[in-house]
Amino acid sequence: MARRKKELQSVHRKNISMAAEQLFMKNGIENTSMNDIAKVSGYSKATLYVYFKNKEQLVGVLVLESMQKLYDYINSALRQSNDTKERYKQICCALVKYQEEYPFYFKMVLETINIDFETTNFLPEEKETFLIGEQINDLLSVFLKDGIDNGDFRPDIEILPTIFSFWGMLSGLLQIAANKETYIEQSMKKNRMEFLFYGFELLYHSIVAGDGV
Amino acid sequence: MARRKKELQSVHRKNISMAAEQLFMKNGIENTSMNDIAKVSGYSKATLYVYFKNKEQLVGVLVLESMQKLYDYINSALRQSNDTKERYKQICCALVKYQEEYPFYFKMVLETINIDFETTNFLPEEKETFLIGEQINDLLSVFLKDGIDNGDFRPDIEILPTIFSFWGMLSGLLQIAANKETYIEQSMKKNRMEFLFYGFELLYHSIVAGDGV
Amino acid sequence: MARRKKELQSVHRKNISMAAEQLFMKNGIENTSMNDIAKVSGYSKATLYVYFKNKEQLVGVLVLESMQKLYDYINSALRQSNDTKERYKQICCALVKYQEEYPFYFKMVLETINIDFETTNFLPEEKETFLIGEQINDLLSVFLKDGIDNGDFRPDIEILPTIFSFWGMLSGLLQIAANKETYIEQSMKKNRMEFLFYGFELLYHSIVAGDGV
Amino acid sequence: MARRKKELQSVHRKNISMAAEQLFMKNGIENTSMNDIAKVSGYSKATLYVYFKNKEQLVGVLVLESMQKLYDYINSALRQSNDTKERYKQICCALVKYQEEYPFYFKMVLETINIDFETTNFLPEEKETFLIGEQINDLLSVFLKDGIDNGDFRPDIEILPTIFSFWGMLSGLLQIAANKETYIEQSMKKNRMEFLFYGFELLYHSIVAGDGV
DNA sequence: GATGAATGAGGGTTCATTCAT
DNA sequence: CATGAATGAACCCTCATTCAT
Repeated sequence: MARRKKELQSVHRKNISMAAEQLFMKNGIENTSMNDIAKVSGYSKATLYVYFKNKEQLVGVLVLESMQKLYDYINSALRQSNDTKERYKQICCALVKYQEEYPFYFKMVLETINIDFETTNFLPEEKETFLIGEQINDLLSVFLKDGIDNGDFRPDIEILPTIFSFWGMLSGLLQIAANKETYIEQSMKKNRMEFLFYGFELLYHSIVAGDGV
Repeated sequence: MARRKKELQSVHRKNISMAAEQLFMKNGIENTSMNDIAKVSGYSKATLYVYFKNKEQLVGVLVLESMQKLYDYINSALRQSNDTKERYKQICCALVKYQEEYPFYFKMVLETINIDFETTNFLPEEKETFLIGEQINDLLSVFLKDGIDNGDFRPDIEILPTIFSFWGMLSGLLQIAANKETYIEQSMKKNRMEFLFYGFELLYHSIVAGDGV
Repeated sequence: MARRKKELQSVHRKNISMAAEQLFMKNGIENTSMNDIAKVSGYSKATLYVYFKNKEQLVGVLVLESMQKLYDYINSALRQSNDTKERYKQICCALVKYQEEYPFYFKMVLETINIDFETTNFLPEEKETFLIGEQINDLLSVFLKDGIDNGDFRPDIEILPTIFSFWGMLSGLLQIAANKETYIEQSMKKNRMEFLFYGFELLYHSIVAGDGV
Repeated sequence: MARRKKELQSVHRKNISMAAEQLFMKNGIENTSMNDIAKVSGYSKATLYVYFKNKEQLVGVLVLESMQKLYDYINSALRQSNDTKERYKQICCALVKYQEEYPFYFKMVLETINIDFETTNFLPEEKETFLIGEQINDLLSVFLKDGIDNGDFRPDIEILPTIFSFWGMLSGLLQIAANKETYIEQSMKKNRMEFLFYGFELLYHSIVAGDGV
C-alpha cells in the first residue's frame, strides 16, 4: 500500500517534470511559467508546489536527472570498446544523444554548476549534480590516462585541463551544430551529424599521438 | 538643420544603447528592465521607445555593434603578423578581448543568429549582424587557406566546416573558462588565462600540419 | 467504547489546539497557517478539519480556553488577601501573567468579543467566551463594591463603567508596556515591570477614597 | 506647469491613499489587498506601484499623515485654555476625534512604533512618524509640568512614565469604547461618549492633586 | 476516523509597452 | 520631440479548504 502510494507520488512528479522539461526545451526556462507547466501537465498550479518546493527546485531536479543520464551514457560508451579512437567516438555519440534529449540542460550544466560551492546556499539537487559531474570527470580522466599509456594520446597533455577544454569545446560544437543547423546545411554540404563528426574528428587530432590517427 | 537633427538622434540612441550595454553586462539582459535603462540613460522610459522599437531591437543593435567590433578585432589581429601560429594566437586574444567586453552578446551571437533566416520576420539589425558574421568568416577563410598554402595547416581540412567548428569550440572554451573560473583555479593550478591558452594550444594541434607545431 | 472514543477525541483536539497556541504565540495568528499547525501537531492538514470546523473556530476555542484561565487567575487573585490594595495588586499581577501566557488572545478578548451579539452568527465558543467574561465582571463587581463598603474606594464611582474603564485602561497599559519595552527602558530608567507597577499605582489613585493610598 | 503637474501627482496619491484608508478601516490592513485598493481608487493595480513603492509604504504614509494630524489636534487642544482640567478634557476630545477619523492607525501608532529603532531598516515614513510621536510627548510633558507647577497635579508624579501610562490607558479606553459600543450601551445606561467621559474623569483622578478635582 | 491529494482564489509585485499631451 | 502617466498581463507563490478513499 505504502509502496503503491509512493509510486503514485513519483508518477505525479514525473508527469510534472516531464511537462516542465518539454516546455523548458521549447521556450527556455525563463520563458516557461509555472502556469504553463500546470496547463501542460494537467495539474493545477498549486499542485505543482505540492511536488516541488519552487520553480528553482523543479529545474534543479531536471538538471540532476539529466546529469545522471549523462553519466550513464558516458559510462556505457566507455564500456563498448577497448580501442581508444572508438571509445572517443562513443563518448561523442553519448554527448550527441544527451543533447538531443536535454538540449536545455546541456547549457546549464556547463554554465551554472559549481558557482560558490562552499560558501553560498545551494539546493541538495545542485550539490548532487556537482558530484555526478565529478564522477564523469573521473571517468574521462581514466580514459585519457589509458590513451596516453597506450601511446594513442600525446604524453605531454595535462589531464584535467584537457578534460575541461574538451568539455567546453565539445559542448560549444554541439551547440553551434544545434543552433545553426539550417545555416550549416545551406552553406556547406553537410547535415548536422556530418558536421558534428567532422568537428569531433578535428578535435581528436588535438590530442592524438604524433604519428597520426 | 535636418542634418543637425539626425546627428542629435544618433547621439540619443548612443546614450541609450550605452546605458543598456552597461546594464546588460552588469545584470544580464533578462534582469535589465527598460526602467533601469531609462534611469541610467537619463531619458524617460517613453523616450526609449522613440529611439528603439522595443527592447528586442535595442538588444539587436547592441549585438550588431559588438559584432562590428569583433570584426575589427579579428581583422587587426590578422594584420599583426604573417606567421600562422602567431596570427592564430592573435585571433584567440581578439576573442578573449571581445568576450571580456561583451560577455552577453558573445553567447547571443553564437546562439541566436540566423535562425529562420529566409522565412520569418527578423529585424534589420539581425540581418546586418548576419552579414558581418559572413565577413568574419571570409577573413578566417583566407587565414585558413593561407595556412594550408604555407604548409602550416593540414591540407585535408575543409575550410567552412573547420571555421564553424572553431567558432563553436573556441566559444565553448571561453565560456567554460569564464563560468567556472574559480573551480578551474582550485582544481588545476591554472588561472583563467593560463587555462585558456592551454586550450588554444590544444586546439591548434587539431589543424596543424603533421610535423608538429 | 463511546466514552473511550470521546476521550480520544478531546485528546486530539488538545494536541491540535496546543500546537496552534504555540504557533500563534511565536508567529501570530495571521502568520500561522493550517499547514504549520498540522506539522507541529503531527496530524495531517485534513485531520485538523475533522476536529475544528475551520481556522476561525480553532482560534475561538483557544480564546475561550485563555478566558477560562483568566477567570481562574482573577478568582484566585481575589482570594489571596482581604486587603483592598493588596487584592488590586494581585489582580494586576494576574493580568500580567495572563498577558505573558496569551499575548495574542489578550488583544482579541478586548477587541473582538460581543460584536453583533444578538443579531449575527457567532460560534458557540464565542458565546461561551462572552459568558466567562461576564463572570469575570461579576467578580470585579464584588471587589469594587467591597472596596466602596470598606471605605477604600470613593463612594461615587459607578460599578460597571468603572470595571469597563479599567479593562480598557489596564489592557492598554499592558499592551504599551509589551510593545514598547525597549523604548521605555531607554527613555526612562524603568524596566517593563517597574513601568507597569508605576502605571497600576497611578490608576489606583483614580478610585481610591479621598484621604490617599 | 511644473507646479500643475506636482499637484496632479499628489491628487493621485491622495486618491489612492484615501481609498486605502477607507478599506483599511473597514477590513483591516491585512485583509485589504492591493487589488481592493485598486478597484476602490479607480486606478489599475500597477498604477498603485507608481505612486507607492509597496503596500508597506502605503500604510506607512497613512500612519504618518494620521500622526501629523494627531499632533495638530493635541497642539490646538492645549491652546484652547489655560485651565488644567479644561486642557485635559480638550486633549481627550482630540484623541476621540483622532480615533474617529483614523480608527485603524490608532492601534498601529501604539503598537508598531519604535521597534528596533537604531538597528534595523525602517522606512523614512516610520522614522518621521516616530519623530512626531516624540514631539507629541514634548507637548504633553509641558502640560504635565505646568499642571504640577500650578498645584493642579500631584507633585510626586513622574513625567515620562505618566505620559506613557496615559498613552496606554487612554488608548485602551478608546478602543474598548469603540469595540464594545453596543455592549456598553446595553449593560450600562451610557452611550459611547458618556462612557468615555466617565473614564476620562476617572483617570484624571489618578494625577490630580490631593484636595480633589 | 484519518488523510493524501488536489485546488480555486487570491496575495504582492514587476515589466514592456502605449498614448495623450 | 519628449515624456508623465497609466496599465494589462504576467510573474512566483501561499493558503484555507474539500473530498475520495
